[in-house]
Formats: sequence, C-alpha cells, structure tokens
Amino acid sequence: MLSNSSKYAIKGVLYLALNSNADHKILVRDIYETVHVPEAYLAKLLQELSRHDIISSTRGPKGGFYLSENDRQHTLMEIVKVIDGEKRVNSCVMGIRNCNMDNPCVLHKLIGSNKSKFIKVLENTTILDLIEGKEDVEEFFPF
Amino acid sequence: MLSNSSKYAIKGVLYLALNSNADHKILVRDIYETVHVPEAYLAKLLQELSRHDIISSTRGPKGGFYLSENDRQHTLMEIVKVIDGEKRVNSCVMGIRNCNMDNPCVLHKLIGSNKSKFIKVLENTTILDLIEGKEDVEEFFPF
DNA sequence: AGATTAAAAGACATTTTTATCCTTTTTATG
DNA sequence: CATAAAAAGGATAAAAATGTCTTTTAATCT
Repeated sequence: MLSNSSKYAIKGVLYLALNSNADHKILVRDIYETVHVPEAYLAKLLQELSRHDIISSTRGPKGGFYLSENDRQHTLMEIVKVIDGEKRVNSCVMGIRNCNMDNPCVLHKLIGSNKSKFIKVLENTTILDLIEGKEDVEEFFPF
Repeated sequence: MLSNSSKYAIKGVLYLALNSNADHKILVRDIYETVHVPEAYLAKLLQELSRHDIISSTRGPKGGFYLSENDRQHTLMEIVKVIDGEKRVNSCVMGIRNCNMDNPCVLHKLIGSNKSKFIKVLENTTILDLIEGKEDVEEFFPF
C-alpha cells in the first residue's frame, strides 16, 4: 500500500519540517541517521521530491534541503504520489483493475471503507498538520 | 500491506470455495484464467497453502485442489500469514520496528485505528463468511 | 504391473524495489 | 576568479518479489 520508499520520504520530509526553513537548510548527511534511512537513498528521494516542488533545495555552500512555508501545505498524498506513482495508492486492495465502490470486488466490500479512510488521511493531512505542537524530534523517529 | 501473492492466493481460495469440495477437485489449469493469475504462479501459491493445511489437495488422476468443510473455517489472515509471513501484515504502516499503540509513530496516530480495523477484518473473516449467499462466480473476479 | 494423470518440489528467469557509488553541475564565498 | 560545498544525475549492484519451467512423487485406472 505504501512502499518503503514513500515511508522513507515521509520521514525525511517530517525531519525537514521540524528542523529546517529557508534560512536553515539541512544536509542529507545530517538527517539519515536520525530517520534511519540509508544516506544515498534518502538523497535520491529528497531530490525527487524537490524536482516535483514538494520540498525545496539549493545547491552549493550553505545549500541543502528545506521546507518553505508553502511546502508545508503539501499533503502526505502528494509525497506518496511522487514516490510511488498514482497507481499504487489508489489500486484496489485486491489489485483488481477498475474496482471501485460502484463495481466492488469481494474484499472491497469488507475492507473498502477502511482503505478509503486511509487514503483520505493521506489526502487531508498536510506536513504542517503532522507536526503541529510537536518539538521533540526523537519521538518522531523511533527505530 | 497485502502482497500481490496474498491477493492471488485469496482469489484462488475463493474460487475453490465457490466451486470445489472433497468430491469435486479442481485443477489450477481451470482456475487461473477466471481469477486472472498466472497459472504456474497460482499453482505455487496453492501448493504452499496446501502444505500449511489451509486448503486440501490430492495428487494423481481425479486429483486437484479443493476445500474441505474444515478448510472453509480458515480466516483470510491465515492465508496472508502463510504467503506473506507474520511480519508483513503486522508491520507498522511506517515500517517502524517496535511501533505499536503504546509507542506510536506519527502516522500511526493518524492511521493506526484504520489499520487495526483492516487487520481485524482479515482475522475475523472466514472463507465461508466471504462467499455466503453468493453463487455468481463472475462477480467475484472482475478484471 | 504399467501407463497416465496431476500435484509437489525445486531450479531457473525476469522484474521491481531498494540501495550504492561516482561524476557532473550549480552556487556561495573568500 | 578559484575553490569548496552541495544537490543532481547516471550507472550499477543487491535483494526481494514475481513468474516460468522441468523433474519428481503419488494416485488412479486399466
């Protein structure tokens, strides 16, 4: 449902949300241990998000990744779609093409409504929502 | 959350539930097209389930796969556990080790309760439950 | 018993996902 | 302008998931 890559990406973005802003950019080198994601791989994912304007980055000295105020308005779903692609998230729990509530497969009837809820959470939760009121970084990234 | 393999397996078992019994065994050859799963792959999955006594099979002429009355009492979760292993289903949505309701990660707080419901469905739904009152095979396996 | 049928088992192939490494490009700053 | 810092990009590797094929074993029927 969510690939590892997406989870990694969300963790990375979360870290950025808690620790960065336009005046304080962050190196992958300084994130990856805390969020428990391989350095080079996390770099790739953040680059991808940056390319799709989900997060921000600048090159060169004093550069790094960061979240602008605007970036914080992006939803989890936007992250997931960039990393996993549209198809994966919206796919039927049973992997059945064209399966939806109008033409539900067996499991859909059972599970469908829960899954939709999951998707709604992804769609309706912004980065900002996730971190509001939180400061303790550690609590966010248990092993 | 659910691997393709698990979905395939569930479809196969569902077909067996609808069409087989101890006196009427079924060949993979006669299932795979209907459930849209590669023949050899489905065979593998059913073998695995049979080995774990989730479904039944006999070799040789008049042989094939089938569900005994007992087999029908198995839950979806049992199927999933055989195919995907314990870890995969119960793993945190965020892939965080040791994450649970006592020590929840960020997403867990948002998604956790939905996910638990999903798992409860798998645990509480037997094959029999799934097919009760159904006869029309086609409706079960849209493309 | 022998032939045939069908699942079981295992070896092999492909694809996708995950991960690493190395080079190139960009940019800030002395 | 030179240099160093950092992301971007490309190529490759490793691992896992998915899928195919061949051989072995067991059951049934003549």
